[in-house]
Amino acid sequence: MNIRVRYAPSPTGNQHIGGVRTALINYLFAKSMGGTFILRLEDTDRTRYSDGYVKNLYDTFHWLGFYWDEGPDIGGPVAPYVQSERLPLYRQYAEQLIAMDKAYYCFCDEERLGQLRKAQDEQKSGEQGYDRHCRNLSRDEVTRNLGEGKPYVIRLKIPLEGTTTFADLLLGDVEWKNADISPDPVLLKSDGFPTYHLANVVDDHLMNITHVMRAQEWIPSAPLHRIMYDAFGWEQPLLCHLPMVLGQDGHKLSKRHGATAVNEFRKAGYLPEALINYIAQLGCSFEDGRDLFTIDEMIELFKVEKLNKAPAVFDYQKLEWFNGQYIRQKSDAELAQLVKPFLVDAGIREGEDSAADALDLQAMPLVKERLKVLSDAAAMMAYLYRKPAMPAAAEFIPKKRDQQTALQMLRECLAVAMEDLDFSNLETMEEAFKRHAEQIGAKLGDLLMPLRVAITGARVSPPLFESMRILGQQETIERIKDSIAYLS
RNA sequence: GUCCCCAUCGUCUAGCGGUCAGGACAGCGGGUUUUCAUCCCGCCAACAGGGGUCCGAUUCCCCUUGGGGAUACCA
Repeated sequence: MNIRVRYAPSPTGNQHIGGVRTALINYLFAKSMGGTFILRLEDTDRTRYSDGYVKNLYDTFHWLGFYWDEGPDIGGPVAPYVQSERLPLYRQYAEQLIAMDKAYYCFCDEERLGQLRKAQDEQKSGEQGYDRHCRNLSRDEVTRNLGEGKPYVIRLKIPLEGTTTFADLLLGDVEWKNADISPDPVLLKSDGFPTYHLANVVDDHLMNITHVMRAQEWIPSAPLHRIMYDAFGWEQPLLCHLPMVLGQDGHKLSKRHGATAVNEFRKAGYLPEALINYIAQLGCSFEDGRDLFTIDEMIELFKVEKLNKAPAVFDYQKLEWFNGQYIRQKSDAELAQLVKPFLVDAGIREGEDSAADALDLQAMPLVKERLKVLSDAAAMMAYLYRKPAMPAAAEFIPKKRDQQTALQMLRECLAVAMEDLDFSNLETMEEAFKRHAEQIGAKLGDLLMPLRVAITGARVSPPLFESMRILGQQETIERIKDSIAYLS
């Protein structure tokens, strides 16, 4: 069997962790089985739709680096892949259901529905959902209403009794009492657009989708879809409900937990490899004893049986760790390229500047193992581009010493820096300072802390001697002199 | 409220009847070191509870509890 799976997002928001996780699992499953991964745009909600979200979708996946085999932008054998371009289809199938007495016209307006809901809320234990008011309208009444041009929706007739069962790859068979299924959900809205329920069933069938992998929040609509497949006489794709992704508080991951949109992580300086690697392991495991996987390795190792049923909490700290791992795997040249836009954004350098490119390349070894996210580079590297602002005098003072000592140490450092030192040679530079510390009977740390602050503007910084090598002798001397003047 | 799904360290997870319950992140302690970080070593830390089944349950079944999800002309 040729496996065909789809990711079917609705362009009503930016791509977020949960959606991308679903897409990734679908992708891994398809590729591990030699199957096809399809993108379908479910743009049937016209009130929340925006072009910007479609653009965000494409941007996000280009950036992430895994892509669909068929989709709106690249076409495919069952095009179109955008639901708004398939409109006549849905009406046709909705009407077919009516003809089969599996669906019906409903003329209830929002006002009546609103009152109904309100009444239900008040009498807490009572019925929930639509009261099936129009389910048994006479044929005449329907014809009259239609003739008058009354707005209507088409609703699915859920059987009042009996049960419906669907098969889930992960959960096994799940049985529902029909009485517990959402009472007669809308299939075709009054604006002529289908709801998710109708469109997803029609398209999954027409697009020959074999497996539907989606989050567990969709479980309650599975039996309802099953009823439609049965009505049409179609085979239902095999379902696989994925565990949900939760925030630290145990609720569905959302904005209030922090960044959730992929572009936010991108802007914060996360690497796609890290995001993909981390996200894939939410509710899924690959192999014991290893944490880092390329996407190809994940394809190789992916097994449905290794999916988890329980929801997973999204851990920002662990993602950060993955990011650090991938940053450290980069070559200096690669990392310099990655960091560049963040430096430009921070106003530290221009985009077109070969001298700056060279400086960045030199600086990468100093920051590589210190970066958690790429955006950290801006604050970390600023002192290499320009003299840092003078920190408070106290910053210069080594532990358990005073300002006089700091000043003295700086003078000693200045003397060393002004010697005939080879600033391109780390070892001799380091040796010179060590020797000098011994000569004057000072602790190396006491000698170097004021120097570090003079050079980098902070007590915590990238390596000192490497920094001085990049800055050069003249700049080093200037910064020491400035600090001496400042402290005097 | 009702229905459905779920349940191993704080978090992500390994485990598919017999294990000192393993790994990773975080935390803590130590080492390397001119700061920070990286790296290395160590420590802390879990089978929700109660019944069964079985010679033997983390593992299989049931109940309780807990958590989550769904109850829209949103997906």
